[in-house]
Amino acid sequence: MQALRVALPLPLEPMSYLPPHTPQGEEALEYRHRQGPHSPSLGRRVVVPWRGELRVGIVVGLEDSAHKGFTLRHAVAYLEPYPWLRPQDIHFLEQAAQELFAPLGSVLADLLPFLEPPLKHRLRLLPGTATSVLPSGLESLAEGWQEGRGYDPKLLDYLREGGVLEELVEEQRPSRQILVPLKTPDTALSAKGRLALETLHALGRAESMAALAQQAGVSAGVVRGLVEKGYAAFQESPLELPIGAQPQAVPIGDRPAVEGRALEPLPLPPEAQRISGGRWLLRLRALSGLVREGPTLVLFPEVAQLKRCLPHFPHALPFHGELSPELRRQIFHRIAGEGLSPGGVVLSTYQGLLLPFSPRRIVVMEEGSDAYKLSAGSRAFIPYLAELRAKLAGIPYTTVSLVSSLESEWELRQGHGLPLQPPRLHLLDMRQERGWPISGAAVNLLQQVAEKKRQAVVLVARRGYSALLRCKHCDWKAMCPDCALPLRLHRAGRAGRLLCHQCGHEEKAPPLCPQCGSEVFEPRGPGVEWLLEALQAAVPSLPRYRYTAEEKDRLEPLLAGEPGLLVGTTAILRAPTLPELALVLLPYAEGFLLDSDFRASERYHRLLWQLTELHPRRRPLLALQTFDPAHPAHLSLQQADPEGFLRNELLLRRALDYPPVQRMIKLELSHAKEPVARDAAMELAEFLRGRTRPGELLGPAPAPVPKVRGQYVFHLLLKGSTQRLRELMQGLPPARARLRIDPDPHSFVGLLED
DNA sequence: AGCACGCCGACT
DNA sequence: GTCGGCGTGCTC
Repeated sequence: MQALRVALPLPLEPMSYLPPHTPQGEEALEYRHRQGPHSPSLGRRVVVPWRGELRVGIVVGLEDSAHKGFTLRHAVAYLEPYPWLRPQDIHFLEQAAQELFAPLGSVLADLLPFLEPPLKHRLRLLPGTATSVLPSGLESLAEGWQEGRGYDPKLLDYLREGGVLEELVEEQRPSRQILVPLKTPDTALSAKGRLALETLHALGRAESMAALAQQAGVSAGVVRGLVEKGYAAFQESPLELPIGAQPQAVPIGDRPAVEGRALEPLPLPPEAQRISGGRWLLRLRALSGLVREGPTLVLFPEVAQLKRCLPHFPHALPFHGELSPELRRQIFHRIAGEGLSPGGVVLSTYQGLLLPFSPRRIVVMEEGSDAYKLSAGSRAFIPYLAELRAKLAGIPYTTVSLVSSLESEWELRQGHGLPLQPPRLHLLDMRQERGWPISGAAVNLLQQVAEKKRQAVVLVARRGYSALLRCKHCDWKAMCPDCALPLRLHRAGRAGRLLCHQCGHEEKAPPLCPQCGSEVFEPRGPGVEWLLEALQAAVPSLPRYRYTAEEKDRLEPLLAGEPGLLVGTTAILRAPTLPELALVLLPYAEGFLLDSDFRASERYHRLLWQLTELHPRRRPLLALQTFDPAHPAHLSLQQADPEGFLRNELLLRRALDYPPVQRMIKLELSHAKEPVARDAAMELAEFLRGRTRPGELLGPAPAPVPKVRGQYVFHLLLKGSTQRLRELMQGLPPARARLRIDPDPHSFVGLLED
């Protein structure tokens, strides 16, 4: 008998099930005739029993059930008659899992986190079944169809396995209630009621009674009255696709189609694969040129960037994690079931990679962004997957970035540089300047901003007050008890708290040094709070606004153009544009370079260039307080030559055989007991040494932060081609400590999440 | 991933 | 003597 291989959104390989008992229905047969001869179940969502409960997976293959040494269970039902994934999508999924050294289900869970809908579940005892077999609590099942909710899943599974349960499972389709007018206003209505009803007529509909009341400027009671008297009523309405939806706010300086002026497409040489440089709007014009050629999948590293782009592509379909899961499923239904073709463009985050349509090109925006590296699950680096999908589909893969990444066949892909001007850069050599953390020279710059009533961004690498707290007399440092990391000081002085940014450990800052009793502490490494304090003293006339991922002040006055300072971490890159931005100051530029990581320099370089684009049209002065003015990244800005920086960087990577010359895999072994983690790492290294050539295996070594959240961490690194790494990873013995695999690691600090 | 099963330390 | 820690194994 034929069995289904079902991938569940779990870190597992697919499981086998027998097809559902219930017939697949006329629709499915009809669908098959329409679609051609492929299997009617491949790629479909299917509900299966899983550990006594019901889960939703995707049929990714078919096999002969006789191969299994045990009795397979039956799937319960398909969720729809058409496949969510086509054979080529499934093939891509399988290849991706291989590349990532991850189970198929892990990749599925990452790319389709909205796969499993709430289920509508009805069931009854198979007619003719002796009711005496019913366990207590299930008697009502003999009386006919029942809602599945409320029954003990384990007991139900017992009946299911016994083959006496009949089940109907379907997706709980989203529906929302909208308020629509039924009658025109008449004299029986009060003035307020009339106003509310007229407003409803004008709007056509309202999301809720409260929303209409607010719109019309009447109380909720007035609207309730309209409904009670039959002037208006709630009506079920399907979710609507966001195609063509106009975002309300248009970013500063952008001139999108909303204003009636479409972005003028920039012609590009047809062979260009790696487009870089230019300014944001110029790159958007380049993108506009690319998407004109036909259906295109455009990937963004972050939703914030996608949304900034959206107003310029009013006919594009946005697809990202801020859309509700219902809406994302709806989009899949429309594309997979109804053959809706997102005609032109899909602008998406990584979740759009499995959309079952056939773009003629895949474009990855800002392919060097760290946001493309998923931090949990399969830990995929999305541009690799995009490139893989393009390769399998035989379509062009194009990147459009301010600064290219060294990854993904950098040298092999035909580059096309857009014109780039040297940004206005001012290097403050802190070996010579006086004043910390704001030098006298920086104070002068800030005072000019104040005088001209302009705005400035002050960017630091750390939130909190300082990166560490040290005793001035002995060498005592506040350390986290659970991590090999210094505690960060939050709020200076009496109220000071010490926090670990890795594990969240928190304690009071000690009044005296625990080691020598001294009262004098020295904070090191300025953070946002320290800067807020120093700026208050240096330029009291400029109001300060804090902006970090955790704490955002309201920016209305700044957005209205009033003078002020935006002080924060790199979260500022996602903040709205400051209209009067004149200065971007980094008081401690090296703070962004401290990661012990071979990519730190490339990352710093990209950050500096990104900062030159904080305003889409203006050219604010970029001032860096640095101890290393001759850093190659600074040179790249002065000479407007990021490609030169990358070429140089590539030479270094080549000398060390680092990516992109070779791929890398990090094996992370962790355990609460240090020797256990160490031995496990040694053991694994021993095994690998037997099959590697010199240079392919690095380590084992304690991780750069050797203890995180009470776990001791050891690393092993493998370097090689994809093919070679696959050979090396084959048949890895089980480790005696927790083993986590990071394909193409981007960070070496901290413990891998899951 | 989640969950059950199974074997060694501090305690009502 | 038990409760519970987490290390190991399994899920079709």
